Amino acid sequence: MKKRRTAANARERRRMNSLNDAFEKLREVVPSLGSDRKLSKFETLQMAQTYINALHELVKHH
DNA sequence: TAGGCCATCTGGTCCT
DNA sequence: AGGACCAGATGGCCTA
Repeated sequence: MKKRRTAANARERRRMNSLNDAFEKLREVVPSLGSDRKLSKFETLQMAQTYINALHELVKHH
């Protein structure tokens, strides 16, 4: 049934939208040093990881 | 015009 | 059964 597929597509679209919202929030808290353009999804994850590591180091030696 | 990034559709598979 | 999650395919848009 095509109706079911269409509904499933809509759900998937909403699911992806919420995932992108999460990426957006992550971009807000992770410092994008310099770079004027917004980080790609991949870059965002990478930055988050290095940022967390940096903060961890900071706390560790204190 | 090629490469990167992305949104969407789709058909499996897993979970409730 | 039906929804959530996932990964592959495809096409659009933008920039070097």
